[in-house]
Amino acid sequence: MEGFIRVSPKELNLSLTLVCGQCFRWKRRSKKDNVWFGIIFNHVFELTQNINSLKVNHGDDGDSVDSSIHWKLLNSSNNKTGKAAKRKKLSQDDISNLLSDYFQLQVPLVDYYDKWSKIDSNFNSKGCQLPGIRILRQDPIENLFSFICSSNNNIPRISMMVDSLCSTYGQQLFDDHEFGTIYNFPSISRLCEDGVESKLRSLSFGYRAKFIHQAAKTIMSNDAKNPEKWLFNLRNECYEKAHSQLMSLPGVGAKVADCVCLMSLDKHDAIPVDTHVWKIALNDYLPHLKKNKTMTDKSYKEIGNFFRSHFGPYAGWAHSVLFTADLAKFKKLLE
DNA sequence: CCTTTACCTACATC
DNA sequence: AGATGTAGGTAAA
Repeated sequence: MEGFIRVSPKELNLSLTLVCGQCFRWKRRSKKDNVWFGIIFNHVFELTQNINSLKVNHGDDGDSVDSSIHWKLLNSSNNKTGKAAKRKKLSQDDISNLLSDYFQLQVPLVDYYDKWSKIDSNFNSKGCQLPGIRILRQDPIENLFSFICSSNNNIPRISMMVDSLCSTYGQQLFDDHEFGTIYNFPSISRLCEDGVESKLRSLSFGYRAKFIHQAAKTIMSNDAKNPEKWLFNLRNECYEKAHSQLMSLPGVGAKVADCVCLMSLDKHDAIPVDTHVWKIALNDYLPHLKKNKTMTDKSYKEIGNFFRSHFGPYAGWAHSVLFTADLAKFKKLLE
């Protein structure tokens, strides 16, 4: 099954959104084209944003045929058991809604870019060159465990680790001619199994192996009947509650908790302060923090509060544009 | 409250 | 070549 979703490249730049470090399992088909291969919950997709729509400035021509993203659903996701097997087959509208939800298309990004550019010349210069960066609404389970892997780590290695989590403990979804067998993200219950830590250590997860296993067991202890539900339910709690609950998990500090709040729990003003954001804050916004030798709990909170008061309720989205501009692979583009 | 240190590994750099 | 530093941090002292 395939179809289109109508969205202008300024509202959603697919490539920038998928490679800016918020997710780790989207892959490009080849370097030439602009076809992306990835998984949204249990659905395997190919997504293509028309190259012309990125190169040509259509102005206010919102009806251009180029202003769309082509999607192709590669698996029928009917290999389930029990209730799920009886679920009605997905229609084109269902897929449109799924993608709309994943890309949070209800958020008027261009309006926000305009607003942020007006109040902040630093954002203005970077935002012009990095349009269409959206925060995805990810699966909280995958989001959480991916970012437990992210500590003191680099993006290529994090991607490898997430892939190996899926192929070791996930369920088979699809056989791809290029990427081979594709698995979904493991359930909490599988990550609780005996031997997970040593298995992950043998897969070169290092000290994160223990965090993953322990975090899964802690989540399981919160609600053994439906461990995933506990995490999803944080979407209904306020930011402070969700953040503190996440921080009760081993391997989850303030930064990882903010990543999960922002990227899968609908907390649009959560600000993950990592080394990049720390540097940005010192250089461009809060120079008095330069007196600190390292980031403290207090300065962490000060930076988050500053971004929230400066950019407003979608501060986390603004922050991700500035963060992306600071990533090494985008620096060249901005010089 | 702030600072330091150990923790795993792959890869870049000197 | 082998040491050193770094990559989206966390927890413990």
